[in-house]
Amino acid sequence: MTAHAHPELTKNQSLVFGSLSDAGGPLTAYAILDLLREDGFRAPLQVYRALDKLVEYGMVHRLESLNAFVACAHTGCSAHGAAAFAICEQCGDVIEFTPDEALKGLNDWAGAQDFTLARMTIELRGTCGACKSKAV
Amino acid sequence: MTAHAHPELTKNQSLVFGSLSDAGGPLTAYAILDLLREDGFRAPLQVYRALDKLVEYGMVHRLESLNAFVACAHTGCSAHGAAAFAICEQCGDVIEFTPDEALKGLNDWAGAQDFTLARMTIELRGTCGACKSKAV
DNA sequence: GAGTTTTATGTAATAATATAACGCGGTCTC
DNA sequence: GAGACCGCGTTATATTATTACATAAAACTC
Ligand SMILES: [Zn+2]
Ligand SMILES: [Zn+2]
Ligand SMILES: [Zn+2]
Ligand SMILES: [Zn+2]
Repeated sequence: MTAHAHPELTKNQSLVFGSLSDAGGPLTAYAILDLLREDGFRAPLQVYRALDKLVEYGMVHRLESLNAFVACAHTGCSAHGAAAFAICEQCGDVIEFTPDEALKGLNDWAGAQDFTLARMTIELRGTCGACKSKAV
Repeated sequence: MTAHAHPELTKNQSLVFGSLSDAGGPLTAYAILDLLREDGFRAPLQVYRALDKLVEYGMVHRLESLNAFVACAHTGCSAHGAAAFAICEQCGDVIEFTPDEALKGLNDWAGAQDFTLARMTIELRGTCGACKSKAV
């Protein structure tokens, strides 16, 4: 049993998670809504409610700097305490990683300040290696 | 001359920066607009355009997880390469700091991945020491 | 200094993102 | 079966941000 164990997904949660997994990258809530209209979705709230739960379960991450959501890159999910994301501004690719050294530094700072951490957002913006290669 | 030298502020930029400085904490663009209506502001774009410049000059930071803006805590500004923010979810206070160890870790990761960094977002959410003391 | 480009501005309209409020139906407990 | 809880559907609304177009001020060129 892990820290992020979660119950079976409901129908809507499965559909939303499926959209994100299939996309293989970030989607906005409204993009998900459009993808799921043929499955009966009609209103943003159906997407947001499912996303809330999926984020709670650790299966989906919210990218604050994009106002978008992405399926967790770790197969079983719940494998990591906190995740960081590198977002390529050329191709839109998102790489999820666990920045151990950074997390240690930030946790140390919080401890020294008597700041109790609930969650962290770490997002890098720039250009990925593949896009730099392609550039003339 | 620093990396973030900037020209004299225009009237609108000064008003927006003044609002943020006086507030001593984060404000949304629309909150700034309401504060500046008596100074003649009528439309969101007047705020957003000023904020764009102030962020470019390094005098204001955008808090992605709040969709809000805050005046840089460093008197002269431009003193830091990248900033991190600890946001207390109880009192709303924001503490800006420079997480050297975390920055080193993230820069190292980017170097190893051949990812060219343009900017970073580091935001901690939780409860500050003062609020924990107050709690019964 | 006239002509040109750049930058800042004003205003209206709209787009994109997110939540509030209400009611309904299922499931679980007692 | 009453009560609590959860997920769901729907409508309406709130919040955040940008597009489009016109005007004005400043900076730069010759
Ligand atoms: Zn993850
Ligand atoms: Zn790329
Ligand atoms: Zn700063
Ligand atoms: Zn606090």
